[in-house]
Amino acid sequence: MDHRIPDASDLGHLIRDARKAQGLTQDELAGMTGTGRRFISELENGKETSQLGKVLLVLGALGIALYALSKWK
Amino acid sequence: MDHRIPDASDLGHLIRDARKAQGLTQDELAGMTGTGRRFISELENGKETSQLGKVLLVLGALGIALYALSKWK
DNA sequence: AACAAATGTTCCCCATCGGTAACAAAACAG
DNA sequence: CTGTTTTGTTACCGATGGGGAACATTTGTT
Repeated sequence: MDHRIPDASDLGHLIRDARKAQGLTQDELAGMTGTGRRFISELENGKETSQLGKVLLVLGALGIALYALSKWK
Repeated sequence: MDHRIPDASDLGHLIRDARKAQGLTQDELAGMTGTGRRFISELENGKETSQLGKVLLVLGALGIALYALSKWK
């Protein structure tokens, strides 16, 4: 299924749902992505200042692909 | 058109292309999003540590919608 | 080639990210 | 209800994001 991501909290919810659907704890996801449990917790709660690269790492680890829809290219 | 965004540099290229297609300078885009020209420059060049919220602001200003494609929900 | 505009890059510097660890509060299982 | 697991939150702290401004470099125009 695909979800529009207008802001950080939408992404957070999506990540939380995907993680739970795969039976992972925040700790495990943090370990898989070389981040910390705190980062995952804050990300899932919609923190605006999470760093892009780490966010993409987490998405990748969860098998979530990101798409940009633009009229320009 | 839609583009897969596997990492920060892909997003950077996409943003640059969209900005140019709309005839905007980095300075103008920075102004529209309340960021700085330096932020835009680094973002377009694929900086991994750009902050999520500001990135989403820039995408919004350019009329680019983000979608997450997951098998889990 | 010459001038202008746009972008890249550096410096100064304050604010804050995020790792680890510890504790509190929730959510669950039996 | 009780013990356990998971998650939220805080403190500590080294590292760095990013704003503004100045300068260097590239790109574009004529």
